[in-house]
Amino acid sequence: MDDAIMQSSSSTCSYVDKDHSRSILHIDLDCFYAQVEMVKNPKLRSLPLGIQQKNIVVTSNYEARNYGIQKCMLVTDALKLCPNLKLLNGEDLHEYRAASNKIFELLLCWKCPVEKLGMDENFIDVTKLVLDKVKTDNHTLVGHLYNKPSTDCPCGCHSRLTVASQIANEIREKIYSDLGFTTCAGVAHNKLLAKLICPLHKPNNQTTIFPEHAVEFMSTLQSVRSIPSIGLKTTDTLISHKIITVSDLQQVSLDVLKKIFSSDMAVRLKSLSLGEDTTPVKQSGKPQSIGLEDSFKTVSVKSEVEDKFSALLQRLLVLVREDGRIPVSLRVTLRKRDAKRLSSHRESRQCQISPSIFTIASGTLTITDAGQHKLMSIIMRLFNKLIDLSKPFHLTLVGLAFTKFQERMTGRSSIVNYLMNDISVQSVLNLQNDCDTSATSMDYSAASPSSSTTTDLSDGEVEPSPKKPKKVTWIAKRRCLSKEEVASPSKLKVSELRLNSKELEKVSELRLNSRDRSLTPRASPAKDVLSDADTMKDVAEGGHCDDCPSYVDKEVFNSLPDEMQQELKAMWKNPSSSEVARSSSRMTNKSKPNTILKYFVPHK
DNA sequence: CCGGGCGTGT
DNA sequence: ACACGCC
Repeated sequence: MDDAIMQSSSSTCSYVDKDHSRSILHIDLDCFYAQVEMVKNPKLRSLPLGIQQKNIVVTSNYEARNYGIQKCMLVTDALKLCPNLKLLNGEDLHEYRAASNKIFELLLCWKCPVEKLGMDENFIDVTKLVLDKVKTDNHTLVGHLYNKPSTDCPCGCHSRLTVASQIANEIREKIYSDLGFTTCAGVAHNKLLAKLICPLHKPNNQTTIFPEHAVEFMSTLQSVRSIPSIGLKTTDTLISHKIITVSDLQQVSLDVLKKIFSSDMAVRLKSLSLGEDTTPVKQSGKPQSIGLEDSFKTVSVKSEVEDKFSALLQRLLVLVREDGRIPVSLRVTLRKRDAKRLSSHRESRQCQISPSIFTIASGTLTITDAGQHKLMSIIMRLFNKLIDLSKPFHLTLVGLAFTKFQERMTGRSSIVNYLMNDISVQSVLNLQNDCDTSATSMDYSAASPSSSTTTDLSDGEVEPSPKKPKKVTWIAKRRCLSKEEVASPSKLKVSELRLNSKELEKVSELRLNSRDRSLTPRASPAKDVLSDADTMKDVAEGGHCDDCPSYVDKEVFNSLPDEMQQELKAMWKNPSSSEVARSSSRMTNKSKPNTILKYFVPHK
């Protein structure tokens, strides 16, 4: 019976009002920073322990919590409550991040989508795993159940969530046996309930909730603020309309909410209040940005600002190096001291940076001293955009972040996508993606295929194409390789180079037309490019015309299939939002920045 | 003296 | 370029 219901294309249970088909776990590390320290040094386990950042105790172990020490308590207040509190500085996040990544990687072993939320929480969608096990396992729930079921839900969700609770337990035991961390887990049919039910039995335990208890459970939450995604502002707005508790929100009519919020927001709020949430568990991958910031009392002189940025940059480059991707965009953030606004009003400026600032040597991202100087000059130029140096200034925070990365794109649905992946597309667009024509290019030529390579394109698994795979000859000059590829050239996926014969024809045609033009990688025509004087000059010279960039052969462009034309246009118009920028379905659904094109326009 | 760091939506 | 939200 379960199967028949599950097979319905809408995946909605026929017998009940809502869809209970998924099984979602929320797994939360107990007092994460403190646990990392205690695993590292077990002697700390018996002591009240607090982790300090600046003047704040950001978390503490349960020993310390017995003294009433809370999250984000001031150090002075915490010491009043517990003079013997052992304090460790937790400002260096390296080890926490490493532990967090180990946990994430362990979760991937279950072959289910895992979404990381901060360093100490993960969602995992075990729906498929449950469907495999639900037939065979004896259905004994592990851990706590929020409320006993009155009648069995006809869609079978009770059995599934019971099996999910077994999987949650299995995962938690594995995290403990392999890494030594205790966790809490929430088991539910959606993310909202899994997260909210998770902390019901803390620490080191798990709780399951069945869909039929969702509304009642939600109504036990005191403030609307306790619903994830309802933050300070939304709470203020709701309270100003006398909607204070989740129960209030459940009872207020959708029409009333729509007068306060956008229609979408109103519907979402109402659903959340009833414990409904259809958002998927999105597979997490590499972060969208890597940044650091430093806050302080006051900085008012330029040289000090420079020192702050320089120090931040040094630390940031370590992180970027660990990440392995080449940054192509840099953002400078600062906070001005402001008597009026107590809290952080940040301002920021960002710009594209040339990937050639970085180099990849023997598989490792590196940067020369000259490159670092170049970055510092870019940083200070962005700083100048934010601060008028002829007037006094008082800063309380500076931050640096790399916000876009040049990445191997592995999308599968788009023709442009795989064109983008290999050198031939660079030719199609009269572009040459070699990261740098000068000193840094040799690392790639060593690892990339030789100038003429015959590649077998048989790959049934990557794309279920109705067409028979065929052999294709492609011409590679240079190709920018990801860290992994440089380390292991054999990993170069032929699947990314697929072209059918018709497409190949066009590519060849375009390549021929482009042959007589001398091409040099250059900064983008985008107005926010700011790299150095040379690239700035070229920015003015390059540029788009109405429909497509001037460096594209119009005639050939027009002869391309409509679909492809549309895609290319969309991409030129808005590189970060086009289909091209999307990664494969396995990874995050969110669009990923695609900036390669922006860097390479014809050299005059 | 409200930390530090990330993602999303407009 | 934000404002806003989460841990």
